Amino acid sequence: MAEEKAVFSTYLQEHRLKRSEQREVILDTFLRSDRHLSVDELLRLVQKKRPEVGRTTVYRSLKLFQAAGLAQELHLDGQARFERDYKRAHHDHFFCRACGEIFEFASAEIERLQEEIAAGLGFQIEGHRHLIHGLCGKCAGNEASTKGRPAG
Amino acid sequence: MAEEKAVFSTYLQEHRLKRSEQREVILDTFLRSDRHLSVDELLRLVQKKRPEVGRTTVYRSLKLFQAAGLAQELHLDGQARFERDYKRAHHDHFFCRACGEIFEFASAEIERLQEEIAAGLGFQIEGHRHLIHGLCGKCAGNEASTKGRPAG
DNA sequence: TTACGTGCAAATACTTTGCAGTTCC
DNA sequence: GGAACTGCAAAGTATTTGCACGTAA
Repeated sequence: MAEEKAVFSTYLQEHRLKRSEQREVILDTFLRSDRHLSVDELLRLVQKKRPEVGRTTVYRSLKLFQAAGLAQELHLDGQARFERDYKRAHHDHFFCRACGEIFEFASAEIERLQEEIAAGLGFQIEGHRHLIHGLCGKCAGNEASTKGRPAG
Repeated sequence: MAEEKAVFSTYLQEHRLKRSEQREVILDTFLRSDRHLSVDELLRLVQKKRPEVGRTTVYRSLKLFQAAGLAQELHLDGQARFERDYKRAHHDHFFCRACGEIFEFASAEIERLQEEIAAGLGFQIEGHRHLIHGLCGKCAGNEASTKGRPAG
């Protein structure tokens, strides 16, 4: 976390931008909560410490974090969500429609196949989003038992 | 196309819904244009034939087409886009950021790997969205030549 | 003839922008 | 001191909803 804060600090200096109490609280909150936060969720967490921080500032700060390579945006339920991105290996996401939980997965094989397909078509890949949705283990169990098929 | 119209007709009857001139024009336009249309694009095409059709009706009709299994929604550039879905094999999309063109691809291998990963985690897959973005062959060539490397 | 369909306008949800006042360098 | 930052409110975009009128069955 200290490293990420240093990266942000450097980013600000290099772009002649200024530090501010708000940016520090927002970054700290973002880094502490190791989750896939929506803007609203982040705002609420931030406001526990500094109720006067506005939603606008959270939006603007998240843009900066992305530009600095600290955050990455996901589009899940029509809403933007943000996750830490500094020195993190690429991964994709699994979204449980029942509990809303987001899980991460990675597959070198899938990445390789993608590259292969793209190459075959002459495409130049810049990135991708691979979202699987369905039920996580826990919720799949719950649904099954709800439907009269008791687990076990 | 006739088959899809029949499917829609049946869908309406089964749900005690009514046919209408608008629905017919919208469906016809949607089916004719074999592309990944945004609501606006579809609206514009429809209005060439029937200028009085409203955007709301297009939204509502697209919902129906989806429910009837005729259309599928994609989320690309923050906007919804719709493609034909009747008796079409599953596929994913490649989006060229330069020309905006959307290409389709499919890989049984990738699908299989997904299933494997999900099974390993106890997930139950209901669907997925796999979007690759970058430059298509044509645009990759153009960018290269723009950067002082004349296409040979 | 009645429940469904339509189009407008208003509402909603998420995000960005204009602006007047405040803070950092 | 001046450019950058902040938060509010207003505007912007994509989509949905309320409602009075129109229409298919």
